[in-house]
Amino acid sequence: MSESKAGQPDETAKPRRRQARGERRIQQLLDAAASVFCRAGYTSASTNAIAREAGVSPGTLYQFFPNKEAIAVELGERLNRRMLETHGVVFTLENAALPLRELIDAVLDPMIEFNCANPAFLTLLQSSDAPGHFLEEHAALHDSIQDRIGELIGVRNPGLSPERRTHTANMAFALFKAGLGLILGHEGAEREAYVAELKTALYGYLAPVLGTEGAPARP
Amino acid sequence: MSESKAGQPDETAKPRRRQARGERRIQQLLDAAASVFCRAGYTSASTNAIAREAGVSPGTLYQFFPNKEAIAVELGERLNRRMLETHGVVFTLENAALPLRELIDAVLDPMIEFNCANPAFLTLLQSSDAPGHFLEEHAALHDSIQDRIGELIGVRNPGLSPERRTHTANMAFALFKAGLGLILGHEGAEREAYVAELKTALYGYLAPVLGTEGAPARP
DNA sequence: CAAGAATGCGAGCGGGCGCTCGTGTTTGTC
DNA sequence: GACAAACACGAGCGCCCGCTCGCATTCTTG
Repeated sequence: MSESKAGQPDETAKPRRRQARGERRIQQLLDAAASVFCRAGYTSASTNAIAREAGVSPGTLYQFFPNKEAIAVELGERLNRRMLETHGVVFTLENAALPLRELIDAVLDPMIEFNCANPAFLTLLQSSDAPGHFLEEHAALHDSIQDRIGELIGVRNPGLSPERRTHTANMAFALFKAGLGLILGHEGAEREAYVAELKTALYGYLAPVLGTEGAPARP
Repeated sequence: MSESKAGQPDETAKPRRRQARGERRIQQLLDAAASVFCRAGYTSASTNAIAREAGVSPGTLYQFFPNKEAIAVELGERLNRRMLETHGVVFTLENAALPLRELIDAVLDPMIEFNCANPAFLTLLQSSDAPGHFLEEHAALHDSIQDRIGELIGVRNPGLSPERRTHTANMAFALFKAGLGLILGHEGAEREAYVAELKTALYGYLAPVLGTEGAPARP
């Protein structure tokens, strides 16, 4: 059943065989899109500007994406996937047993690093202006992260009611995004200072709910 | 030697005499703008839509505002002024002497109430996409609030270095905006829950810096 | 090689945007 | 009432947007 040739995800009827050149173009276009979205926001970013930044013509852009929205969706999905692939391990359950301060370090440091390297991610997460359909994909992306946080909270404090857990996860994520905005808005020592402030804030918020100690598991 | 006629490039000259009807129209237009900005964000909001929502023609809108940007600026200024007039008292120094929990209640409750009644304010505060000039006015609005917070923090803990104070004020304000977004995104009991979560978060963040007690002098 | 698919181009389309302008109506002042 | 200023209208201008299309070029395959 499995094709011995290149993996063929037989989804809908889409007999489009991409060449290596095409994949490269897609990556160029997404990189350019990240840059332009970051600079102007989703609505103000123009597809012509994205194509220009990628060094291709508008027509070429539309060879690979059906419309502007699809660019943002694909960019968001790729960034999300890459973040989980690279740093998804921080959400594993063993981390839940760490003392709270170490848990926050373990989760935040990779996330902050990733977002500093990919500032477009936060831009997409915060883009409130958007055509309706993008908002749905956007919400899905949002929830996929929120679920990870809620899961971690649930393991850490199983006694929490589902509502409280949702509220806590939502608020923690919102606080994180807020701090991330400050962090990305500064550089060098200032940035480090805001990283420390954000950790302090999250510690202060989560300590009463999750406890400061780690799980009784001993090495 | 006053000018008899002929308005020249005199900056301070304001030869426009508004009638009561005009002031009413301006208010209608700003109300409509608040609604549209809130629904679509600054960039996606169209001046034609604002005029339509206000029940006037596009030409009438431009009788009172030179361009779209001026609408947002004026709206922001009016909201900011109104907030300070109505609730500015919460930043007075006597409040700084309250126990931290009461201080947070005293500051946050009126702010939350105001922002629930005027959700456009947060929209403007968060509007990242915008033409350059608007961003300057926007930053001024931002700073005017931030200064108030920094002042309060400074009175509460005079020993704080100016840098720390700035960082703390910035972070506290960012956390507040983040929580406010969640609050405005929910209603009824959910909203109340997020209000409580936000207060918890701010308390947890500020307690180590400002102390939980009311007495300002503390070894 | 030939042939077809994938890729690439860029002028230009339809449309909605911010905004204008000629004209008509209401209001304040004498 | 006479007159000017303020107010109101709405068709429409110029611009730029997202996006298309016809055609040229490059790759893959046999």
